[in-house]
Amino acid sequence: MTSKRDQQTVYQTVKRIPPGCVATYGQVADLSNAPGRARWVGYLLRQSPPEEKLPWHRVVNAKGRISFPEGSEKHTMQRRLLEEEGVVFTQGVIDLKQFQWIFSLPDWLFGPPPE
DNA sequence: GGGCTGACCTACT
DNA sequence: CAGTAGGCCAGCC
Repeated sequence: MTSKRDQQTVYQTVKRIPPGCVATYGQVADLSNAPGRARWVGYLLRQSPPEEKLPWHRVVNAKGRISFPEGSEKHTMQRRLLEEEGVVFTQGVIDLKQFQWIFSLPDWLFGPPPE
């Protein structure tokens, strides 16, 4: 299903990713109570209006790689934004072991307000 | 309704 | 570890 509420849930999840961390598309889909819809998450981020102010750059694919072709405008921008937050790229790949966001209830409850 | 596309994922070579 | 194949699901002709 594709209700507006589902979209908002995904947006909220992305907003909950703390700076200096990354999450995978599948992970976002999972946390948004939408398992198996990783591609749909990607679609939403592509469609997301700037006024939502989503930290879309903190979302990468399961291999820890940016999902844009290397050398493209978007790729370069995303990488720069992440590096500014302290995320380190080694051979163009993020070490998910080190930087992947681990969901925790305290973060969810006491983290920065999503709206 | 049918067929193609994609900011994906997993498993298997 | 790199490359491939198949599966997946929502959107858009």
